[in-house]
Amino acid sequence: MSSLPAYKPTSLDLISRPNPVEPQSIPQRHPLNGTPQLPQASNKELERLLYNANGTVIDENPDKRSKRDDGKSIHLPKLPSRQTTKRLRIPPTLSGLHQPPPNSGLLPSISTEQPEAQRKSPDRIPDEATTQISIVKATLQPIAVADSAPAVGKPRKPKRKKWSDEETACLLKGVARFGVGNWTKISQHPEYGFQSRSALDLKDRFRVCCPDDYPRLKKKRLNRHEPNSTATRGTRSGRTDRKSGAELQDLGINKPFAKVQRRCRRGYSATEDEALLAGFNKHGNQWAAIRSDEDLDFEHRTATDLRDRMRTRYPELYSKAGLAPRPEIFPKPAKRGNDEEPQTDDDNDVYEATQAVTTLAQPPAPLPPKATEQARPSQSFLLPDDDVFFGAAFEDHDGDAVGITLDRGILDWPLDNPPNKPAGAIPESSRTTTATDTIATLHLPRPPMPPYANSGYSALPSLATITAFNDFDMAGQLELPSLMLGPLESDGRSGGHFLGFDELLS
DNA sequence: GTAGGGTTAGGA
DNA sequence: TCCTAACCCTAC
Repeated sequence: MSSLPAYKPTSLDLISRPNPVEPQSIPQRHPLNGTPQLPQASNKELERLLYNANGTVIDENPDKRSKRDDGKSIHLPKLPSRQTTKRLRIPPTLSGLHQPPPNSGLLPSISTEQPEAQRKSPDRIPDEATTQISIVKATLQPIAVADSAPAVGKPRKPKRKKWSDEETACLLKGVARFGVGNWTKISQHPEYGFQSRSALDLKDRFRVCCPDDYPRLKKKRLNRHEPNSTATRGTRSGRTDRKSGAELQDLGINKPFAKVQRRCRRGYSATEDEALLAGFNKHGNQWAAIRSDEDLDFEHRTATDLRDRMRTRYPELYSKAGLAPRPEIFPKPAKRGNDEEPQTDDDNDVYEATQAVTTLAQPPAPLPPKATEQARPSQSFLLPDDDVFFGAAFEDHDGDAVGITLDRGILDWPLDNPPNKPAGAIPESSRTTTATDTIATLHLPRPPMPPYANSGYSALPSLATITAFNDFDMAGQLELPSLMLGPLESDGRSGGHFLGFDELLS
């Protein structure tokens, strides 16, 4: 008998061998982190994972403060809201990485943007067959997906949707019923069916239709120095969507619209700002003390008003006192129309303060005595240890997923950048992977590194880390199908094995 | 009473 | 239609 060299099983063999304990009908677990593999799960099945036995949605973010649940209300799906979405969404960034095209140098960068057709009608759940097809397409044809995707780099703007007469009628009825200013309530009321209109949209539309019922709107001031200013141009071609009294009566609206109880908006004067600064220096974050300080004359403001003003006008001071800035300015949304538009002084204040608190490299400045005792630690300074935040950067201002562009150079990176770090500089746990910074070839924000991992800066993230992210939104993301090497079996399970990063790079 | 963050007003 | 700041609600 010929003596062949003894075959030494590799780690990949161990990963891909049949499990002697669990029958194959049981979904296989991820070899690295135990995440259940659901290659054939349809959207409906994945949806069920998000629901408990009572059919209620499992809270995705249990740590976030939620409104009081009195048990009497029904939780309806939240309607589109421009400013409030905070849910982490992990993009299928690495989909298709295992298939470097032979002519990759000629092809455009790989994009993970979903085809336009798939992104439309988000509320429509495709059937199982469609889902399967989508999964297979996403797995097998990543380049085709990239080709059909819109140009990346520019923020996607939702298309304008003209208000129909029916929508306007529903809006007016809603305002007549709930009052001017109850935009969220109206927009979420099932009777009116505002599927694709936010509360902001409703408000804007009402301002157009019934300007007389929006008395807070000030008359535009004429700018005498600019003859072409909008204030002097008049309305475009006389077009108006203004609703007359007769039209309102036709809708059954016979009385003036009620107003929501809300204080009048009142801007802050320079004097008030000075007093606020003085009060902040004196009392720290004791807003009630600032308000009741007779020298400062803040009788017409509430303590929260003062906190809000300090938070928006002097964010740097606010954060230096150990107080967390508002999260929605992280990162600062790009200016509409021109990302590089010069900023005003006020903008710079906010932006610089934002930069200051997001630099994360410096500890908070010394706090005022009272603030030191009272203030909670700033959330921003906790971010480095919270690597889940990595996901937030994949959302644009609308809370929509933003495509991540993979530079085609990622495929050449290992060749161009041989490992040159001494082995001693690489943590033991990272030596099984090539010590290259492939992630640096992605246009991704780098996830914060824990302080003890400074030498691991060049190490690749583990599969466990990536698939752990995937657990957040299993219904919307694929379970890294591209990291499976080998054909899909008839039942949808992969017959191959998981592709390691070393294989990926080689 | 304060913090966190959602909602709305008003200007652009 | 978008953006920002004032206003507001609610958990702690």
